[in-house]
Amino acid sequence: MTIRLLLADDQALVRGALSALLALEPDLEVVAEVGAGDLVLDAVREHRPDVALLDVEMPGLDGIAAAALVRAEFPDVRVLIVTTFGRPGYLRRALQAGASGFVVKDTPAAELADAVRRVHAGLRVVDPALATDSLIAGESPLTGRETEVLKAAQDGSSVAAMAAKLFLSEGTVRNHLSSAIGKTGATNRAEAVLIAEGNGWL
Amino acid sequence: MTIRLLLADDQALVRGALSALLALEPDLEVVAEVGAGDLVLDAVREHRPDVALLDVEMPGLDGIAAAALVRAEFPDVRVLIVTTFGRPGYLRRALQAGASGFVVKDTPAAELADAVRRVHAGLRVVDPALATDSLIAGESPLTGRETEVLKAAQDGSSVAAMAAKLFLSEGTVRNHLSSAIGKTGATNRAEAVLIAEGNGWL
DNA sequence: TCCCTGCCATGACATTTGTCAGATGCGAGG
DNA sequence: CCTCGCATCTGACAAATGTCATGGCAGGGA
Repeated sequence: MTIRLLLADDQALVRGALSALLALEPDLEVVAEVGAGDLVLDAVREHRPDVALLDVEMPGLDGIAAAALVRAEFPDVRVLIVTTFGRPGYLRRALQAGASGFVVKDTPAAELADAVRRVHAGLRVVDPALATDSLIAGESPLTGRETEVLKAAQDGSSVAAMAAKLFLSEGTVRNHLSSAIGKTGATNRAEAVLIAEGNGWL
Repeated sequence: MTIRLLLADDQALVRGALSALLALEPDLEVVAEVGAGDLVLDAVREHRPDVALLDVEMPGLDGIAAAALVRAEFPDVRVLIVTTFGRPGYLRRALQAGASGFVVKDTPAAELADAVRRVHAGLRVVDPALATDSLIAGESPLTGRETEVLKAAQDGSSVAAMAAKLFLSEGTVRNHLSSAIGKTGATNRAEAVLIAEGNGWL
């Protein structure tokens, strides 16, 4: 019995290449390919795959959010998250969203098919090195507002701009920012953003 | 006659997948795969490919620098740059380094093989949309020092830290920074870094 | 109920950042 | 030779940023 696959990745070239790679395996069949997170759920409804391979970094809806939606509506569809960045927070959030596996893009190509089979068999597939990182980094220490403010700071906005966007006073924005800087161990806003990004807290 | 290919990409999964994709074409043969820019030249020496597919974002030596080395030693080896980011500066630098083609990773998978064939035939392959962007964005307006200072600012360093790293006075660093902010049309350091990155000027 | 935490806000303060004017030295090009 | 652009520095100033103390308000336990 062949395993039916859904592929989601925003980069068409990578998507097509992965499709070619997996098509080499006689027991795997790619039944759908999409290039945006918003399209994942519809594609699952239409093609009913056994396993969904979702990239985290996608326009619209990211792979983790898409995974949550898929699992909510189709609990029997397994989700395998594939991502460029092995960020601890990604792994944690992916598992919370109901993903069965988590693979970074620098694992050997030969292992991907196996990962798909294991996930399909009901096992969990997690990069061991990443799992320990995830334990060390832990959950995000940031409160909701701190996270929002840091996100708003990602594009280099001034305090005034962030305050306007979030409907907060400038003082409040500065307080959340200061608090986030303290929690991340950074010494300024830009560093705090980088650290939070690296841990997958944003 | 088959076209012999070298593949360079730091993400093993993508590398393997591209290999599988290209292996589907009867006239193409992947003769070498490497995962770092430093290894490209050695692999070319050993396997003498007709075309080298190089990713820009790689550890050690980036794809553009590797392209220049390859072209210097083997002028008959064609280089096709493949990259995630369609940054205008990348294209410009790639062509200056002697690359014959430039493909972003969200072009359809079916076109890659054609791009390889065109490059092998001595033609240039360039994404038209990107080419116009490249013309508009133009060369980097930043001087050498301004570029260095912006690079140093990428990690959120303070002026003092940058001054220490570059052996400059703090005032000088602030001046270069101010100048770079002006040239990029930004209003602060973080924004200037983002704009310069987006244009491939760093 | 009381207490704690998170969220919002204010005002004051020191530090950092961005800007500007002015000055020197160097190399390339007319 | 003179000029221009680049790099370097200094000093001064205004604006933005980060920190702190303090207070109010809401919701969720103990």
